[in-house]
Formats: sequence, C-alpha cells, structure tokens
Amino acid sequence: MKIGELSRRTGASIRALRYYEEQGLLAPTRLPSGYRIYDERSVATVHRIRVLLSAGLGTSAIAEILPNVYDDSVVLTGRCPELHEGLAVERARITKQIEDLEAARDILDSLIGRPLVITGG
Amino acid sequence: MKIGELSRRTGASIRALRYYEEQGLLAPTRLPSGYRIYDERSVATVHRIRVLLSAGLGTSAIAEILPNVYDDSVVLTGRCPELHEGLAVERARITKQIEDLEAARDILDSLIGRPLVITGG
DNA sequence: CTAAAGCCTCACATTGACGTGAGAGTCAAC
DNA sequence: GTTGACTCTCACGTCAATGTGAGGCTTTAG
Repeated sequence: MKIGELSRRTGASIRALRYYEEQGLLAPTRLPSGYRIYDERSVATVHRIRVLLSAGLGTSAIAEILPNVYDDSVVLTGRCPELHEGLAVERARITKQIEDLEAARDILDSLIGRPLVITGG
Repeated sequence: MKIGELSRRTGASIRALRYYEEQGLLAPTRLPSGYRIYDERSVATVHRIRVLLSAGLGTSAIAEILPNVYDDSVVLTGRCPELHEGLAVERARITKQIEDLEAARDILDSLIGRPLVITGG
C-alpha cells in the first residue's frame, strides 16, 4: 500500500510516517517513481511505534527495539545483554512514570471527588 | 527563603522556578533588591507542580488547578463547573496515558521476560 | 489526453519546559 | 571594603515529533 492508505489505517499522519522512516523505524520499498510501498506488517509496526512513543520512548530507543519484535514475537534480546539492560532501564522509567501519573491523578481526584466548597457550602 | 534554597529543597532548577513564576504558578515576594523570597508552602507547591508536569499537564492547566490546592486541601472546585469538567478531561487523559504505558511495558516485557533466542538458543 | 488526487523532496516553523551564557547588581564573610 | 557566592533580567538555544507550505513529478479516473 502507499503512504496515504497506511496513514488512514494507522492514524499516523503522512508526515509522521516519513519521519519514522527517516529515523529508521520503517523501511518501505520504493516504486521507480519514488513512491513508498508498505507491506501489511507495517500497520502493526506503526501501531507499536505509536504505543512506544506515547510511552515516552525516543525514536532511537524504538529503533533498537523494533527489529526484535519484527516477526511479531521473535526475540533476540538474549543475544545482547546491553540491549537487555537498556530495556530494563526503560521499563523502570515507565513504571515510575505510571506511579507519577497515579500521584497526579490523586491530586486531581482530590479536586474532583471531594468538592468541599468552603465559601458557604 | 531565596531561590537557591528552594531549588535545593525541591530539585527544581533555578531556571525552572523562575519559569514557574512566569507562568503564574508561583508568586514569591521580592526584596527591595529584586531577590525572590519564597515561603515554606512553596516547597509543597513546587512538588505538586512537578508531579502534575510529569503527568503531562501543561503549565496553564496547572495554573488553574493550583489555586484550588493552595491551602493544601481547600477545594473550591464545586463553585466552578467548567474547571470541574476540565479536570475530568485531564483525569481521563491521565488514565489513558497509564493504559498506554502499561501496553508499552508489556511490549518491553515480551522482550525482557521472554528472551527466546532463535539463532541457535 | 487531461484534470484531480496523491506523492515526492526540501526546509523552515512550532510547541513546551527548560538550558545557557551575558552583563550587572547584591549579599555574607572576613 | 573587597572578594566570592548568589541573584537579577534579557534573550537566544535546545530537543523531539511533528505541522506546513513551496515547487514539482506521478498515478488514476473518465
């Protein structure tokens, strides 16, 4: 499929898809005209990219991870302890981020759930 | 206390503290010299700011929330339904963000926890 | 064959929360 | 009263993931 369809099917903008390629996250083939051609797996790949991006991973970190998820569950991590460590670091970061978010949510809850009006209840 | 001490006690950089003031999140008094003077509550305020920032809230959203937390639990939200709605929106955003993070963490776990080496494991 | 879509490559603009000097005044200690 | 640490106000720089044209091919529908 061409970039427009992939964009529609993933929700990612065309600009974003080109950016992902530039960052080494996608490697579409090309028509003689230069048009990008994506295969079906690209749809899942883009979804994963977006999940990881929204989790705060940078494109470079994702670039290291993606090849390992490439075949949807083929994992090579065991062969690369450095990568394994890097992933653990990211995992810890995410866990802490979740805790921070829960703390922030608690603050909001203290405003939403307990509307204790004091200026004359 | 002056800005340096507040910085030390909160972990926020001096630049960040000035920025928070610029965004209306802090309102220190001033010495005739222009030096900023913060009270004790500022420490807690800055901590809350950082929690909410790390949760993805913008300074403008925080500016709307902070006055309501001002006295550490005095809530005025009941008087302002618009603010209440805004908070609910933020809360939903945070909850979704948490879910996204958990999804991302699952992806990482599939790499960390199941190091299925295929190249001759 | 032609017009409307769609796609291409630059390349500068944007947003948010700061970083990083520059140049200058101020406070604490000796 | 002078050094040295601290603080002040600009104001431009940064980083990451896009947005946004500009100018120009290509493909598709009729």
